[in-house]
Amino acid sequence: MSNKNYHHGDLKEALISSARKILREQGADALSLRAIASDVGVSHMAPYAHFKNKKALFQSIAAGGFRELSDKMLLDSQALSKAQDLILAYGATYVEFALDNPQLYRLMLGQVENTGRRNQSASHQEDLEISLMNPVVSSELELSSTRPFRLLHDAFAKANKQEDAMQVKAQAVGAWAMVHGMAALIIEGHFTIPDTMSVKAFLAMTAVQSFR
Amino acid sequence: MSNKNYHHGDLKEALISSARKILREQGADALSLRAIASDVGVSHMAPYAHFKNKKALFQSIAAGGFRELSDKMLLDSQALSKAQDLILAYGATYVEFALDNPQLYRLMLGQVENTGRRNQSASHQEDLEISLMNPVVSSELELSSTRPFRLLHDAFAKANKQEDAMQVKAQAVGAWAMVHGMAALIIEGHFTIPDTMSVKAFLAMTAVQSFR
DNA sequence: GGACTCAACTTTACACTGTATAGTTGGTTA
DNA sequence: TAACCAACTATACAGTGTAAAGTTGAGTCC
Repeated sequence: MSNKNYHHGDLKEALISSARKILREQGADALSLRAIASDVGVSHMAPYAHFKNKKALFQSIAAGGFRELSDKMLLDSQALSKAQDLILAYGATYVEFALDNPQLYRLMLGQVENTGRRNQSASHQEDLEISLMNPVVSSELELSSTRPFRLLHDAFAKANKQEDAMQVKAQAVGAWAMVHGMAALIIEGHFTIPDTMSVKAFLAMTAVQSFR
Repeated sequence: MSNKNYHHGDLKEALISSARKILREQGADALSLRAIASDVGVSHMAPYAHFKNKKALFQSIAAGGFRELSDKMLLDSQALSKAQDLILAYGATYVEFALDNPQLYRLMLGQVENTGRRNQSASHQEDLEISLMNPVVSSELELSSTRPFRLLHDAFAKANKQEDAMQVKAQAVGAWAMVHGMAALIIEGHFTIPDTMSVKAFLAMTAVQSFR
């Protein structure tokens, strides 16, 4: 196993890791396929042995990000038992992760393709289901990108057992929209959290019953 | 005023209009400076007479988008007097605009630069203000991009007059995060609104009291 | 051990991007 | 008429993603 010559050994992971380094240190504009390859020390065509194209590499990066995020959500809430505490902890961890890795988070959310407005997959008219994800997406990303939502969903299911599935799903979707919107607006520079306030406190303050 | 020869007449507006057409019909990937110039019928360097660079053009497009969005929010809520109705109508119009112009909306939100996590401008420790926008941005975009928020803010101020300014601001920020998150997650393909449900109904259903 | 295979790489080439620099045009003003 | 100058064009260049073809070297079969 010559780790230094023609065959790299674990180029795939090296590329992803290098990409995240560049993303963190130089931003998304500097994240070119050639820059990544050069950073790893291979030719600019080497990545194509492991990824179909640039988008495929980026989707792998995104998938890793979603896995990390949901792992962190689980970890930060280990000690909590009450469903309400769980929900708020999940939300805070979600926003903190996004703010700690703004470039990565922006990339993550941009990799699931689909600008269709309506639910076209389920065609029968009576369907009131909120459908998650579109089916036309790499399954690795599909699987991992729904994990944060599923955690929120389970917490809401635990919080109110009497309500029907649709209601629970609606609450989880609302919570996801809330934390994503918060993270995205801060990352994009539209407002900031006061220095003296924790993300959790800010979330608890702003996320009260916005609409009726 | 020769409108066909060397001098175009109103190239600046023509470029923005053409850019929006390309954005709508071919998506963000096809939106290059050269494609825009070619579509208008000028050389690929002509835009530089009216915009400092690509980013400046995109910021103008974004500013126009925010103006349109807030105009539509005002228009759609003209007949409403109750503050609660106003808030929900604003929210629905916001999401509908984003879903009707997904590529434009994505571009709009990506033009305000700043990935700083914390409020660095206001440095005294006691400041609990939620600061909007960072000062390092083209003033045209800065002005127009805060208009939708200001409408929401005024509606919340009207809704509960007794509460302090901080509380009102927090509610408005929460509402903005909610509608942006909703719009963004749908545009990025993470879930869909059921065919049979209006945006307003979906918003009312999902946006109830997510965190406490 | 020598020939074969094949995934993992490199080399070369191409169309396309944003933008710097320099030149051209033609309406406005002195 | 001459000079000016904002608005354009022409040319050039470095950087991008990726297609196509060639090279390497570890593993497999006789």
